[in-house]
Amino acid sequence: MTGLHPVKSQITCSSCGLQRICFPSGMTADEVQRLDNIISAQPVFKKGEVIFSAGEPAAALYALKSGMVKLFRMDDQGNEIIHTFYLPGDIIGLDALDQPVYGFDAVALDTCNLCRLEQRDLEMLGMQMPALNRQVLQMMRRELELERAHYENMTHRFAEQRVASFIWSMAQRYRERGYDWECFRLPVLHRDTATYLGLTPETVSRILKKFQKEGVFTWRRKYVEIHDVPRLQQAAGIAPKPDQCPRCCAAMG
Amino acid sequence: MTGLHPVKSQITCSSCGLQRICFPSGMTADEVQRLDNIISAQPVFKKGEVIFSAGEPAAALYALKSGMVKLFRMDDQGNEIIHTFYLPGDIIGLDALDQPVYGFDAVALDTCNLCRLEQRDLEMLGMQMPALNRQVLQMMRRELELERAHYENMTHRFAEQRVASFIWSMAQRYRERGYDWECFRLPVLHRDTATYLGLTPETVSRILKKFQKEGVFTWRRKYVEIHDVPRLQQAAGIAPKPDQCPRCCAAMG
DNA sequence: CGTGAGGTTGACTTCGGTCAACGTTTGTGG
DNA sequence: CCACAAACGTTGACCGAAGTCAACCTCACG
Repeated sequence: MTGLHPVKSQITCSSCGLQRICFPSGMTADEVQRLDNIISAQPVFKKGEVIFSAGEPAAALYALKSGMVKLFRMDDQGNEIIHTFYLPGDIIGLDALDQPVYGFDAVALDTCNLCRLEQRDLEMLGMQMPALNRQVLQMMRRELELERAHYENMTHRFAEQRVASFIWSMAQRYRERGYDWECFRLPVLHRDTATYLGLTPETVSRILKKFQKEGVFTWRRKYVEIHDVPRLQQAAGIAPKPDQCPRCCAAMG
Repeated sequence: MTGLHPVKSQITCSSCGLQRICFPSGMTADEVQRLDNIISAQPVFKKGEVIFSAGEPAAALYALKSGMVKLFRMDDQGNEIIHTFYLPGDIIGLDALDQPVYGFDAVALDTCNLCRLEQRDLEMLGMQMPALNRQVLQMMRRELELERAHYENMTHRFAEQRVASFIWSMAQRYRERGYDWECFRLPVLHRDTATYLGLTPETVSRILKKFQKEGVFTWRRKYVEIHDVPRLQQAAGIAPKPDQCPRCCAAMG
């Protein structure tokens, strides 16, 4: 957390994910101030509330300050297809940039604090700060990379690996953000987990029980506790590579 | 071909996919000329040749003028995971923009004509033509949307629907580009199709045989011929017919 | 407390993978 | 231009991972 930001101030959004767009490009204090003046709306959504939904005019981006959000759309039979879960620090709605309407539904999984940034303001900012455009492109690229990783996970692995991999990637994302990653809150229904992983709740339930029995990790009452990191990595099919994660690190600057 | 382009000249790349980035924003003749001066490299790759591979420095974008390209990477067991097939008019390598190295392998499926555009030249162009940046972002967004559609197709549908949907989407992409879409060349191995669809060659073979027997379409010796559009759409889940899909009926109840 | 959404468990089913054997194309060198 | 090998594709018998169905549990919340 410390030393990452060229400018530190008591501004509105110093803790929200928009800094991930703006700070890496080295904003001046003046630019930060301008950004803060623009990001005035800081809505709060409670569990189950809709942030935006597919088909409505795509007006804004949201930076998630706290809480968790799922992004999904309905298939032709009315089933949810969940594409992503967003964690604090993530930007929501990037894929609707320059689009007439949103393509997905975004729903709060628990109480969420957000920052709202109008698309037209972002566009304005982009003209004043060319480096910002590159950052937006990078975030988009990262979103594509995450989706591809998820796709690979879903299509070329067994159910058990998918579940292990899901827990592992959540832990990693919390770690990247400086939170405790061996014991963290995960306010996702098992049913949503199943949907996200292309499985049924029954299968997820059976697999979670197995991991618990084997002492790898537990997930009870919204809390995940990892007990055996190597076994979890192995179950998730993480290559026994020595140290770092090339892509993520590059993306974060 | 006709009437599509605001500027028509005997320039190098009037037929390559870079126009999809540039023309929609309304380039002037001067700008087109500048673009053409930059895009001088027009390499040809033969079947099986590597355009770029994961890990090597990401230097350029490629616009596919003719032929077909697959984008993939290896999983930890050395299996290919195919993410996309590129058709004439597509831009390849967008996801490596501003990245140190490519994240995927791109291989020619048959003889391919490409235009090569250095990343640093694109960056330069972007500074001179701000609208270009927006176009790049749009192409990226489109790539994300395609990946998500593919993900949905893979994870929430039966093998038969996946195959039908694959053929249908290929037909649509040819149609968009103004080619014959009811009878087209598809130089993709059945094995690669299986990999792309998360299936085995045996399963693909059985399903193709079934579609052929039912007179929906044939795919023999690199050529696809669609005989019954409504049935194909239905099989692909484009135009859902309740009476033909037992599971859906139950679900819709 | 009672109620209902969410979670668990077991018996059974099935889609699609695996294995093995056999056709059919394709491409290369004589 | 043919011969032959290697790559690609097809077919059938069998199997197993995960879905389905149904019953039951348990926990949060009014």
